[in-house]
Amino acid sequence: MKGLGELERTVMEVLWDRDNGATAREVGRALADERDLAHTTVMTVLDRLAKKGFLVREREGRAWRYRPVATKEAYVAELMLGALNMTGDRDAALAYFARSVSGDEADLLRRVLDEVEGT
Amino acid sequence: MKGLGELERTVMEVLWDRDNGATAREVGRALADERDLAHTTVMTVLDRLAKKGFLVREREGRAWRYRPVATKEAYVAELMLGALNMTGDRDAALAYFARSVSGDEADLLRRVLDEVEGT
DNA sequence: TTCGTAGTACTACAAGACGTAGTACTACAG
DNA sequence: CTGTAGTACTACGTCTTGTAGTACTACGAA
Repeated sequence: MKGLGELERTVMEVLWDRDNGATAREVGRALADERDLAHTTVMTVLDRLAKKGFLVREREGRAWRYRPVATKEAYVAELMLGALNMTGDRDAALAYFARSVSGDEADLLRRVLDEVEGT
Repeated sequence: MKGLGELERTVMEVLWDRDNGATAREVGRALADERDLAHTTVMTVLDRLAKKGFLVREREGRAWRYRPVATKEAYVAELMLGALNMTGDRDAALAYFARSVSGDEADLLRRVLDEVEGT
């Protein structure tokens, strides 16, 4: 999918950090330390994120509660797959990537790959 | 790094497909079939790409010859790593990613990872 | 020497994405 | 009735990207 802007990502982080999504107000509160945003700004971002399909919202009293459609991991993985799809030669890129990760991460990859071997 | 635009990527593809880079004219020729671009448009894109660090250029007569700084695989891999860096929990994302690739690609990954095991 | 041609540098502009926010209106609690 | 919280809608500036024009230079051919 598409990459998000700075603020958009920041907002997504807040949502990903919670189990039950959040309302605009809650997101605003959560960001109050780092950024001084107007309430409407938060709402706008939330709204755009929902329109882009990253969030779903459901009524909660008069307010909307937004929650991520996908987990952060899924999102990141999808970005990675997107990059991979950009090339004609997925294998070459994948091989290059595999050689680029740290040793620990290579270990992790091996473990996970072994885990799903039979799938 | 940063993601490229549609045309920018198209131009990069042309460059990546050649061993010796290309001049603006050559890129224009190569794209003539698919796109009808003014020569200056090609030049502008090439220039921007160079300023962004994706290309280096060297004189060739009065013209410039542009060539990619990195291979396509390296670029794609870097995009993937960029996505990965975006998250606090690289491992989780990586694991998710590993589970997302096709079986064949998982095989490829295992092979490559084994290859570099002792590194 | 003077053109035509290829090439350059510089400038420009429109569209879309994002960050940012104001305004006007509604619903509910005292 | 009047805060207060919340919504929908609109707006604007900036940056990026696609696209290209203009003006100027260098060089080969007539």
